[in-house]
Amino acid sequence: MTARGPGSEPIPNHDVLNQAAGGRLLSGIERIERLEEDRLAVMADKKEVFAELKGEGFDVKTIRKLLALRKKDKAKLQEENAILQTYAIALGCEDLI
Amino acid sequence: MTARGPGSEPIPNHDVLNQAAGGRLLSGIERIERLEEDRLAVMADKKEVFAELKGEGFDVKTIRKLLALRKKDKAKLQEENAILQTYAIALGCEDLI
Amino acid sequence: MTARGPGSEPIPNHDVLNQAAGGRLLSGIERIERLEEDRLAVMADKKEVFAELKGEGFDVKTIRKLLALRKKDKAKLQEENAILQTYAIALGCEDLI
Amino acid sequence: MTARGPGSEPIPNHDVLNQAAGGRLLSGIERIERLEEDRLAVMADKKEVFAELKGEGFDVKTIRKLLALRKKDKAKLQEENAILQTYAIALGCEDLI
DNA sequence: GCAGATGTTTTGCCGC
DNA sequence: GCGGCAAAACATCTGC
Repeated sequence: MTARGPGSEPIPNHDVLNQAAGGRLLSGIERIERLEEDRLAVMADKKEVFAELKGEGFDVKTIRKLLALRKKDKAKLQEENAILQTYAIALGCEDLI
Repeated sequence: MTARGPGSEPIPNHDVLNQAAGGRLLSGIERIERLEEDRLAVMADKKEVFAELKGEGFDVKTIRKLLALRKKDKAKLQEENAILQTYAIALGCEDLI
Repeated sequence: MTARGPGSEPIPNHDVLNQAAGGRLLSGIERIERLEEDRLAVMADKKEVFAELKGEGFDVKTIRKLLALRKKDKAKLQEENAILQTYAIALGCEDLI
Repeated sequence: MTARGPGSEPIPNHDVLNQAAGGRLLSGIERIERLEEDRLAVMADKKEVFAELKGEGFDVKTIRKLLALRKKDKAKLQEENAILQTYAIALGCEDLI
């Protein structure tokens, strides 16, 4: 396909991208890659904090559990515990909870 | 492969494997691959049981929790809960547990 | 817990499980636990094969790489066959495969 | 910190956390939670860019493939550079890089 | 609305 | 014992 000229559709088709669309795509991809870098940096920071805490003698696995608990909505938490207890009772192992 | 002749070491070296060693290696690899197939089959069975239970209205996530509880040594379980409670109290969110 | 009487829902609810549901749950959980034992047994066998090979002087890490390669090749073949089948179905000659 | 008396360990134990340790734990957890918020914000931004591109007619799945390819290429380049650096250090001319 | 796919997080394992 | 690595669980998203 060659130049699309005026009046051609602005929507990218499946054959080839006009120059504007190509530039737009590249721009988007690069933005996403920058954001991905940011995300990795934040994750590295998190990891560092975990490593510090571990170095001070804290148990990382337990900290993860606490974070999950704090994140979760309290109502949902209660609901989940209720189901767990129901099942445990039905199995006769409610002493595990 | 240059013939190694009598007196050559029976232990595989890093250059080339004699025919016997090569056959032995292939045999071991194929045995492992068969065992891996078995493992996948068992996992498929497990998945099916989970799917059945889900289809009958049970909550799969809760069932997984129960399985973990039943598997874990009771002493270890208590230890973990103790640590979790210790941390939660230190954070002032012991109501989450 | 006994029967819940006529009109009670057959679907497990969040309060309490009737006897049938409890038994069903227990049965499912025990089936899963048996399958898990099978899986562990298979993994133990695999481990044993690895140990044997290691004892014969092979490098386990390299063997793992080989296994990964063979698996990837097989996956690629299967994918190609899947594509072939897709085309065959699209052409209405899937009986040729 | 409430004094625990002479001989008490400075390392957090499993019974109770002293005030300093508790504060340290809380501080760490809150830092992690802030970082997690950052991470979610970045992911929301990424999602928005994807949504924009999709709104302009691009195929998101294809874009993801492109991103994966570019990432792989970059990883390969980095690996090559790492090898180069290894050799350079081995040759004692790492200052040339 | 959910089955299926993908990606992320967590867990368990192996070698050091 | 721990740090990296593979497997599994989990959450998320998409297409039917």
